[in-house]
Amino acid sequence: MQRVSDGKLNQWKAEGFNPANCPVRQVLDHVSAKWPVLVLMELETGPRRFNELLRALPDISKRMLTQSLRDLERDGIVRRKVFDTKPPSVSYSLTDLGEGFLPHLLALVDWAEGSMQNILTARKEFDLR
Amino acid sequence: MQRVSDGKLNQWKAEGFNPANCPVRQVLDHVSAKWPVLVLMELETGPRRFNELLRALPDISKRMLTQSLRDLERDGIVRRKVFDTKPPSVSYSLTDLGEGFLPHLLALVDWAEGSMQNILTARKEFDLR
DNA sequence: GTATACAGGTCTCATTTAGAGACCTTCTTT
DNA sequence: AAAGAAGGTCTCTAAATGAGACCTGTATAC
Repeated sequence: MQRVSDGKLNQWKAEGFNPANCPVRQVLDHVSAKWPVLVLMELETGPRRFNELLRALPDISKRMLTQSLRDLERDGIVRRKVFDTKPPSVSYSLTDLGEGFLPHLLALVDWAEGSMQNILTARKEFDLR
Repeated sequence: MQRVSDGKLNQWKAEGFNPANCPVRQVLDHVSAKWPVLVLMELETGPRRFNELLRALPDISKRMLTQSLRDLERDGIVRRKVFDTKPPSVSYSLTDLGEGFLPHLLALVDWAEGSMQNILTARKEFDLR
């Protein structure tokens, strides 16, 4: 039996879990950081080439795009496919795992969008104190 | 009328939106970064004092805890309450806004937990290539 | 009374990470 | 022959993070 109101963190701890090297944290870091979020949202509607992503995300650098894509690829969330056109072109798309994740991400984004007014109000109050 | 399969990012762009200074992004940065996630998970089960949080999150520094709490407070997600005991003690808890957010966060964490096996497998494959 | 402890921070400095942008390679078009 | 495109990598600088010393005010211990 398990108490229901313990909170996830406490459950983990009860199982001898150490937040310091938590694998879930690593995944969330990859998936919820600034750039990966935007990359995933762009891939929502279908495969994209490297330079398409660059153009779609105007303020990302090649370096960070490469790194975000590599992390997502390594975690099995994004698939990288090379076509030997000349010059070779590369296509990135969501895997099944990635497709399964997207709804959660979009739910978060929707929440943020819907709460924006409250948040902006809260910030104003906080700042003039 | 709005096409449904456009993707959120494209919808935003159609509305003249510029990802560069997107307010949603800022909120997500505060809410989904490494430490804030853990702070929020700890607050899931009720108010906590500053030093309680420090002890609960063994590898966080005071500096980062303070900063995470300030950001969350400023965004109206966490409430800070000072009691004038001596020495004064400070209690942090979720606001209604924060309570509304938590389910989404936990959904993400559950997904990560449930997908961990797939992810670890994907990583292994990636690494030996 | 002096010394030590605790609450909740801030400040400084060393280390990591991110960002800007030059450069690379292979083929194609002009 | 020169320039351009694709998909990156490399270098250098700037910003964020982490470790930990220090601060302020009361309380308790010696």
